[in-house]
Amino acid sequence: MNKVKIQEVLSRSIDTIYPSRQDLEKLLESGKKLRIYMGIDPTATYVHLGHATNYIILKRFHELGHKIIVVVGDFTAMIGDPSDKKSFRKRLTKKEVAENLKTYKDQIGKILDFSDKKNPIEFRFNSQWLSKLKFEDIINIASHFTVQQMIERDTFEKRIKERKPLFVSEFFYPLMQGYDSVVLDADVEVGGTDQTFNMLAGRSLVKSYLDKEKIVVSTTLLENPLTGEKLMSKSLGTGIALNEKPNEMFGKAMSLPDEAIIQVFIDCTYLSMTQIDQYRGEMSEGKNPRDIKLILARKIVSQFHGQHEAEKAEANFIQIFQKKELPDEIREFKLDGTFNLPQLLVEVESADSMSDARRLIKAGAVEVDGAKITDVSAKISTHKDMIIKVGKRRFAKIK
RNA sequence: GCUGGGAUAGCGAAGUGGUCAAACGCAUUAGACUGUAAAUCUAACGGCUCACGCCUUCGUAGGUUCGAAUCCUACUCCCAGCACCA
Repeated sequence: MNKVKIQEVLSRSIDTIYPSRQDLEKLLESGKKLRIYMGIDPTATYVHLGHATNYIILKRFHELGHKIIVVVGDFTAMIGDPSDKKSFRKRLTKKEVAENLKTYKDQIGKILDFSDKKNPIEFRFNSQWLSKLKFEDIINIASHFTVQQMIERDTFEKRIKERKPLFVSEFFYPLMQGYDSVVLDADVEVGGTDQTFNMLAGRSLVKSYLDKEKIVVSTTLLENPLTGEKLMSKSLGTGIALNEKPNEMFGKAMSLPDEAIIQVFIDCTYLSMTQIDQYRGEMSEGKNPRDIKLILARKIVSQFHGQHEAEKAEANFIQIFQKKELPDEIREFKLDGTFNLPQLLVEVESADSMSDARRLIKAGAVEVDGAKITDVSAKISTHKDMIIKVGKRRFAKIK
């Protein structure tokens, strides 16, 4: 029974397991209650679908009865990462961390079960132990690593080659994070492939301080299998946030590239691999990817908003984009009189500015009561229940 | 402390006296097509104007010039190398 579940966890979204998959398998099958943890950055309140992968893995471990610990990197956040030039090295206050954590929990709570009283998910703040270390402790920790090991890290190597600055303090990040593992007495750490170096540093420290093998599970980052581009990138503006409204979430899921459908199924849903493979088969046999993507979108929305909302969002999507009908809920504006069309678009918040409005009209994006208007100088007299449509997604109604 | 380099629209990045509201890429928006908010193609992408055009933007503040993102001065911030230190 558990064996099946164990295979399920190990079968997806995992890039590499150190030292080996067999070791983790053995440990999981031993029946021992493991201490499994993951670190998070409290400066970011935005959690997207790409992050969900790791939480789903944690959830699966949790369901197997293991102890799940989330380490909030508040100490790290207080110091600031010098490699991130954009970060102001602004110290987050306790209060700010607490606030961030709350929004964070709200989002993650859709995946991890924080209400489990028997085996509660624990939150720990690493400032608790890191700020208490004495200098000699730090030297002691540092003595487990050589400079050669440090500069082998690819991002460090790259910067040395490019003659970009590499701060000594950056060497301490893996040490600090690694020390977390020791304090937590961790058996397993989960994190994205970008965290591999830090996680492995923890592995060394655990071996030396606790004389045990901490297993490191590095998880795949969600990317477009065709282009290798990150699917969920805040800077590219392509992320789907976990607290997105149902309709938005559904639409954004539908705008995922077709090539990524299977990948997202694997990494972000609970669907069985058998089922996912079946979809993969259907698509390669020529089934319309859109229909599979509809299933995916519904799954995702229902994971975060429930079955009912998901169905509503799907109906809404089909209604608007397939049947090209009006949505059930349209923003209403109380307006009376005659307006220049661009002005009207601005009034109903369907255009950012007059210039923007004119552009949209010229592009043929504007419909009033179902009739396309391309004349920028058109005068429109409003009446009750007038429908103003801009593009495919912006609707407004006159009250 | 010294010496160089840099700061450009949401992001990245061209532009070194007029033809610059500023190339290009990403993101965004619209149109066509469709299988969809996919892909592809086309276009737009500071503001005001029906429009000719006008106004505000290239780190900040001044200046030179008929004319400045481009030249000069000061300032702020960032980066690199060197020196100092042992």
